[in-house]
Amino acid sequence: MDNKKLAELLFPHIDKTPDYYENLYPARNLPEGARVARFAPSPTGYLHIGGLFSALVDVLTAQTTNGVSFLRIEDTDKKREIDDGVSAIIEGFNYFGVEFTEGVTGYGTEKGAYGPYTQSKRAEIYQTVAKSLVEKGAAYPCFCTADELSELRKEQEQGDALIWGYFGKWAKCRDLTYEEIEKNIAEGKPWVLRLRSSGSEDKKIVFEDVIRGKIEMPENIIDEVLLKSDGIPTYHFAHACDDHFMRTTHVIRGEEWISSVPKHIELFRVCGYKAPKFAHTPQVMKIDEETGDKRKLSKRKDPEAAVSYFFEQGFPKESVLEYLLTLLNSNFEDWRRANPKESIDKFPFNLKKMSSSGCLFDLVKLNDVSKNVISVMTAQQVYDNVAEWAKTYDPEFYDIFTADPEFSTAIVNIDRENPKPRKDIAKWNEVKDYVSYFYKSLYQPDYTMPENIAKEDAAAIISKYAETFSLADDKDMWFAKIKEMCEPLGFTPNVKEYKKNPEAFKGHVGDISTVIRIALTSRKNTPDLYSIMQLLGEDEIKARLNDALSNL
RNA sequence: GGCCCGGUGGUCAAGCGGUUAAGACACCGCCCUUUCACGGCGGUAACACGGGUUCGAGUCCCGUCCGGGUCACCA
Repeated sequence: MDNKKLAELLFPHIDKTPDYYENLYPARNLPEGARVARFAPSPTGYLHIGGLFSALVDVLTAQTTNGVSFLRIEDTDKKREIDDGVSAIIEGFNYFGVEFTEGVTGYGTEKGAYGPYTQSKRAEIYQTVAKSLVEKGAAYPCFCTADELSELRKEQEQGDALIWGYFGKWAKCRDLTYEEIEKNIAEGKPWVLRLRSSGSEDKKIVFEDVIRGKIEMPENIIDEVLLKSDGIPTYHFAHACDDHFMRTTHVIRGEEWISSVPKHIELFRVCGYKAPKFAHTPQVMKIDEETGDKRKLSKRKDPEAAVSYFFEQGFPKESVLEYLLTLLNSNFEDWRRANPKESIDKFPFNLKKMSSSGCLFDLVKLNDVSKNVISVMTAQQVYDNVAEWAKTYDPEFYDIFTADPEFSTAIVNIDRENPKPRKDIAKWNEVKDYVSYFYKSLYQPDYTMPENIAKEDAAAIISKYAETFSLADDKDMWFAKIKEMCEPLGFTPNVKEYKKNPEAFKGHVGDISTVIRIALTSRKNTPDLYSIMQLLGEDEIKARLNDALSNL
């Protein structure tokens, strides 16, 4: 068969050769050891946590080697694509401050010299390569219909074939003559372009996965589809072309791709390209509530897989990023302890240190990480973050919280500047409840006292306190006065003494404080009461004490 | 089913032939303490199983089991 003639028949409109693109996209001029990595999602839905996880690996890999990371949109499946898929991905990355050095930056915009970075805009490149493959006899058109293919599949499943797919004797179109092809095309029959695989079932290919080490697999023997009937490439073919011409050095992707590596290696070889290094990352898993089994996080079933879940809950982006880093490289936590204030892109991320087993996404751990992150923020940062979050997710609270910024900032500043700041906020949606007793419109008095305190005693404590407290007192003075109240009321200022001999007293100074705390805030637990009172102000304190007295 | 990846406490994990098998989260106890947090100290808890190799195995090899992935004109 005259392959040249066939190529012309199949791709009459292609007048370039692959060499044209070799010159257009020259080898990158990067320092020794620099890595080029890419994140290549398809715009089929929102950005999810597994995607963020994976993208982080790309960005960090590039960053730590002075290399390049880019975002490529793989929109070759128009059936599954959703309208604002690209913006959803970009917005997700923007929220987390994840920045690629090249690639798609928004709807219809991009940066970098190796573009276009959207596969649907690269049709000519794929077709040029495809044409050259036909010329080499390495690819052929296939006219099998969907029905024929499923028929073939059925036969294989029922038979004792160990390998399924379009190959060997099953590959009906593999040896069509030029005349047959020409006739089919003249009749307008749709066709796909298939690889003429030269692999052999009993030969092995070996490759070195950067994360997992040596992996050995049987060679690919399937005549994989390269171009679909609409001329758009499949993932496999686009991957080979793009990662070659974009000069990717490290293909970092989820472990679900391991099984197609033989295909990819054959493709790179057939095209005459040097194969990149592969790094297959573990998948992020979760425990299925129903079955109790560990399974891959799914976009469809798990709302917390969507990155938007973290926006809504009000996890600071830094928290999510830090948590992901602990999953990525387990020495991250040590590094963080040694460098508490350092920005995370200073972290010496190491691809090789990645674990190869799938990890559970642990919201409890995220909470802990987040509390730490928030505890080192300034009051101003907390205020800004809460305001920003509330603006979209709790507008009613936004109005209340931002009505007096100074007041609100002071509230979140309580105990914040201590050497050991409180760690009681993990996400912004907790703040409303945390501060609610400061705002009249949110405050719902409830003076239920602990069972060990008699009503009369509570009343006595509150009225005595109302008489003696003064906002002008400093903290020591304030507390000294509370201690003075104890004995006349039958309590002891000394907790140890009480523990030694509980029968001798009605309670201790802690109980007195609790009564005052409840009268003032309707809560048994709060941050420093003295600071709270300073913010509440004299009038409000008096009003609340009176209210408590008459509603006990 | 074929092929592939994985399997150290409840979770994330160190470990690269010799360790009392780290650490973090969670949980429990104690201390500190006017509450709650914070902090400090301590505790419960693990090498999936069976065979080898070796003086010695969580570490190397084989098998079994379990979990995951993949076998599309989806990525």
